[in-house]
Amino acid sequence: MSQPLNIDKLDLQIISEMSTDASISYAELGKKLFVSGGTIHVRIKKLHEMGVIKGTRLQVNLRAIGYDVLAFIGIYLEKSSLYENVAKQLLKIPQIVRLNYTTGSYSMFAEIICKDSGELRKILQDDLQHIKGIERTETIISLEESFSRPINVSEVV
Amino acid sequence: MSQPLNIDKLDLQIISEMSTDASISYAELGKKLFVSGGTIHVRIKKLHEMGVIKGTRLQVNLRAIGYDVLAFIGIYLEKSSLYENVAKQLLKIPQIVRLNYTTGSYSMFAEIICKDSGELRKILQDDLQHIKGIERTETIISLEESFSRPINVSEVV
DNA sequence: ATTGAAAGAGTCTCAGT
DNA sequence: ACTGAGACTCTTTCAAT
Repeated sequence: MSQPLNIDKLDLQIISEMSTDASISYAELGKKLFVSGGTIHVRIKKLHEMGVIKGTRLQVNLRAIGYDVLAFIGIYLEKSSLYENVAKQLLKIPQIVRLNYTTGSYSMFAEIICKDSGELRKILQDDLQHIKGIERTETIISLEESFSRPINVSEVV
Repeated sequence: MSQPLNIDKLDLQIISEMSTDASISYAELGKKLFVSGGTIHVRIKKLHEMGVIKGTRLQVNLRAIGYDVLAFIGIYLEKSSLYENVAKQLLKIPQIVRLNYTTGSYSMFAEIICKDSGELRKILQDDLQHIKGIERTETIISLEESFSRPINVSEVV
């Protein structure tokens, strides 16, 4: 596999380092990668402009702020062509944090974060049942997250 | 639902703002929330120490760095008690970026990011087949990510 | 494309409230 | 617990290479 864009080893090293900790300073990152802080700055600016880097997100302990339930919802559609409209409806439910159009066991696959199981049940029964195009859903509840990590990009070089 | 810890409205507002953009400055965030930058600083430090905030992660356009395939793998275990060992084995596969212990259609649920479908096939055939305790797997390939966003925390207040 | 230095902006601490 | 000010560090720009 070749990189489709002008991304070199240094870019990937920057992405790799910041994937696990985006708050590292340019100065420190430069020291780590044996270039100046100015170079790091230029590269990150370029990667932003190219759309390779989309931004930074806070990693939050969801349980600590009262969100106890993480679940996945496999969605079967009546017709694949209803995908766009169903996606639009699911976007309106703030607890649904991620949606993929999939092939395999399901037509669509969603991730949902709720305060408790009651909230999840309410969304499954009240909201999802009324979305035109959804045939049926299967709910997969996470009892424990074993791990969650960024892709290890270093080997690409 | 009550917050189990000492987290007030300001804390949640900070988390909410930084969930979508963790790179906002304390000064700007303070202006937005009508407190001083120093207060923002103290709060974020507290949230870190409490383990509410776990860190920041770069959001990367995976296709741009040569990762074309995102898939989910539903895993059926021979016995639930094999969970710990299977998790340990899956952790060794760098392309698997997330693993949950689940109830519902599967015993475990993984997320995997590969450079191409060949790499995915190789992992499914060579690596997963040889892990003791896995009965069978079901692969769900993402054709498109409709959306991915942080949980909307503001309403918790 | 990278560097080093200067200017500007932000962080972090702390005394005062 | 919050503020504002001072010391310090980091970002950002730019002339030179």
